[in-house]
Amino acid sequence: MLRVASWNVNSVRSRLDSVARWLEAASPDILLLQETKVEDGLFPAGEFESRGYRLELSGQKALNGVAIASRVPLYDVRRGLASGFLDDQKRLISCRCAGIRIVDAYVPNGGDPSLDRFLHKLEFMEQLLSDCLEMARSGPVLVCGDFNAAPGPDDVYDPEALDGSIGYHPEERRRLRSFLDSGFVDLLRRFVPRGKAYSWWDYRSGGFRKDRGMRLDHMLATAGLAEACRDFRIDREVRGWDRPSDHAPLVADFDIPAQETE
DNA sequence: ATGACTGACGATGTCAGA
Repeated sequence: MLRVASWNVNSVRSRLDSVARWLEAASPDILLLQETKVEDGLFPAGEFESRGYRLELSGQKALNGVAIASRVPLYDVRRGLASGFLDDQKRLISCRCAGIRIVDAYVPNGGDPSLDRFLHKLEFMEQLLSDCLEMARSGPVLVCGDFNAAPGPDDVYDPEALDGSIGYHPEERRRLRSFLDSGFVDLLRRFVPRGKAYSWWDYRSGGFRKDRGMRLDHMLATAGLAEACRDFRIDREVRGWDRPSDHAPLVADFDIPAQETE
């Protein structure tokens, strides 16, 4: 069994107690982090290494930053998009593990859909898909992370009111759907085909208390790998802990050996 | 409601997040 988790922690240093507590409770083999907000030299590595996790980092000061913590061997770590697009923003890291290519992505928020930043978001999503399809030519791929986009009406608290706003704009939904049209399976919807499901709740206005959320975080797997997925959950109770991230962790269990045999 | 809350930077405010 291989357990893979993904979590936008909104600053790994600010969230260190929660991350340590959650790691011990959930016990993932691999944890993909987004928005670590710290340069590599200042990453709190000891908290992970003391629990048996090795780290692969791609961080920067104050913004963005992704990391992979793993207690199983990783191979062939890559950083950034193949084209180098937005390379000054640390948003993408991937590795091979247990015979799978695992991708950890932090898609740009994009700001208001009227801004240039929004076009960069769409471009990032397109290039992410094309890189993932290239990876899928040589084996199973699991794309995880904060896509900053909700795919459908069951993935936001008020689809009519939010339509066209950041995270639920038709152009974002179209690019998210292109992953599914290309053969990637949305693991949450494999287990829960219908019904409201969220992974993010706004800090403001009691978003979590009122359960006004959006499903912005995803795990997308190539077909054979999705078939091997035995369980998937969004750990939403973590959003109710003290000083939480605004995102909850995702956890997927795969019926494949954690050690690569080749 | 161009609102709210949180974090980083590095300063007593501004930017970004989504």
